[in-house]
This record gives sequence, structure tokens and C-alpha cells, in this order.
Amino acid sequence: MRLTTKGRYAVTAMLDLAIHARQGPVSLSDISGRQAISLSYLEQLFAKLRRNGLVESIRGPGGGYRLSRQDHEINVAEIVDAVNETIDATRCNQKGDCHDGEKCLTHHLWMDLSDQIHGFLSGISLNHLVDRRETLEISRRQGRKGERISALAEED
Amino acid sequence: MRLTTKGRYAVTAMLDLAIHARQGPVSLSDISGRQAISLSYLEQLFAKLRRNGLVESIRGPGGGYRLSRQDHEINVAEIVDAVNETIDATRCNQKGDCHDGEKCLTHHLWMDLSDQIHGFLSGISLNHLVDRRETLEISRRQGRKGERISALAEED
DNA sequence: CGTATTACCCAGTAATTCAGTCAACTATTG
DNA sequence: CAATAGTTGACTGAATTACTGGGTAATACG
Ligand code: FES
Ligand code: FES
Repeated sequence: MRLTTKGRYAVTAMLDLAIHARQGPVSLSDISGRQAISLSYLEQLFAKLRRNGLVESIRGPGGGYRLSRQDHEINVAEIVDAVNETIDATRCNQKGDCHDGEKCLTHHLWMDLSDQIHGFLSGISLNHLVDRRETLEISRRQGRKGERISALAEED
Repeated sequence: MRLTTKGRYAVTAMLDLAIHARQGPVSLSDISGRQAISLSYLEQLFAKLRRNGLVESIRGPGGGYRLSRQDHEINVAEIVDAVNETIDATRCNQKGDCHDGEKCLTHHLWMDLSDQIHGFLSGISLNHLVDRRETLEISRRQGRKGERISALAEED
């Protein structure tokens, strides 16, 4: 099963993108600064996100990245899938051949688990995350160091 | 998140143990033969399983391992936990400090995911797995090469 | 008693994967 | 043209995994 820093960073970065969306394209160096993710590493991740049609890029000065769909149309599972091959709990990659060409004793269990995880993550959209109270909290705290985040979180 | 061959092997081996339970203690070399898992590797896994009170051992000729509880009282989450530290989807190990001492933007998401997975796996007992039709199928096929599995799967 | 059988323990290793870096390149804006 | 920002690919150090081997301790059986 693969859920590592790579997938987590990707989701974090996408969420950052979604939060700052209305201020126009967001550059990777902004995200890098706010989320403490290495710029070069972000470049790798966004290359994959772009190939999978989750974001689009605007080059040149003032450029950056933008979600290619609305934030309620992008779910977490897609993001993880995009950077991490696939979030699959089986050993055989769903092929059922990890004993010696045959299904191992526990194949079905891992298939079920994969479904479970995928179902859960695909039920959560970026919009969903943006709206969470805690996300606002954290994002506002991050905003204080450097970025103005304007009228996004003016309550509480 | 850690779910690797180690955890999968552990569950597979425990299931094998549960299936062959009524024939007395099961030796690791039997399991090794049936499930194609290296003997020395199994030893490592069972050391942990034993320390966590999931199995008990009988030494000497005719010895082997035995479940220390009934098969419906052992669930998959316990097994994975026993060999794999913990099955945790967060980066911070539940501590909420992976940004710089503070929660990252997506902390809550990974917490929820961890709960989800843990809930799912702890709802599945060994007994549950033993009773599945597919498990019988596969086990019987494995039985043909070497081991007699007697009247365990005489239907279909 | 002694030998075969099994668990137990520890140290080490090859291969893989992750996380991150670097450097060179291309496209766009102004 | 110069500055900005994305694009690409190769590369590295560190960690982890998966696995091996050698030796020790307990027990049953003859
Ligand atoms: S996990 Fe699919 S065959 Fe073993
Ligand atoms: S995953 Fe817990 S703080 Fe980032």
C-alpha cells in the first residue's frame, strides 16, 4: 500500500491551491513557502498533477497553477492516484497472482480494503476540506507569515 | 502509512494457522511450504505475534504454533499492528506537529482515514476469513500439494 | 541418555523506495 | 531581450523492507 509523504504533500498543495484560488494563479514558490515543501519536489508533483488533468499551468510572470476543475469536482482519491500510481492494498496489483500465479489466501481481503479506502477518499472533495473549520484556522495561521489571505477567514 | 508485505504475510500466516488449527500445533515450516513465505522471515513475524499475545508456541517435535484466542476473537487490525508498529495514515504519528510543530493543513483528513481503515480491519475476524467461500477454494488448492487438509472443504 | 525436531534469537545484507536536489531547457510576459 | 515560471530527467543519501544464516534452547521419543 502506498500512502507516503508524496501523496500527502500533493493533497496539501492542492488544498493550498484551492484556498488561494480566487487570487489568480498560485506559483509553486508561494506554496513551497506556506507549506514548507521543497520547491523542486513540488515541481515533480505538479508535473504529474498536470498530466492527470487536475491542474493547469500559466507560464510567465504572474503565472502559476490553477485548478482545472471546480474544487467540489476534485476529490482526494484522484490526487493521491495522480502522484502515487495507485492506492492499492494488494500485493499483486489487483491481478491475483502473488502466490505462484494464483491468488493468495488473503487477496480478497486486500481488495476489499482497497475499495474501502478508495471509497472514503473519493467521497471527500477539495471543497469539503476548504470548508472545514480547522482548515480555516490553520490556513489563517499560516497566512500570518508573509502572505495576505484577505477576507477568506474572517470569522470565529 | 505502512501496509507492506510484512503485514500481509502476517495475516496470511495467521489465516493458515486458523484453517489448520484443529490438526494440533502448526509448525512454521508447514506454513512456509503452503504459503511460500521464507521460514526465517516467518520466525521474525511470529516472534512479534507471540510477544503481542496472538499466538502461543509449543516446542519440540510435533510442536508449532497455536492461536492463543479463538479465531473469532482475533481481528486483522491486531495482526497488522502486531508486526507493523501501527497502521497510521498521518505523517506526524497522530501528534499533529508535522508542519513546524503545528498541524499541517491535511492533518485531520489523515486522522479520519486512519480511523476508517482501523475500523474496517478490526471488524474482520480470522473466523470471518476462514468462512469465506474463496478462502476455502484457495486453501483446498494449496492442500493438494503436500498437506492433507481432510474434511475441511468438502463441499461446493 | 541422545538425537531429531521445533521454536528462539541475533546479526547482517541485498534490493528497493522515498524524499529531496540539481541542472539544463522551454515558453510567456512585458 | 530580460525576467519569470513552468518542464524535464537524472541523480543521490538515507531509510526501510524482505530475506538469509548461524547458533542456542527446549522438548518428545526411542
Ligand atoms: S494480494 Fe492479490 S494475490 Fe495476493
Ligand atoms: S499529518 Fe499530522 S500534522 Fe501533518
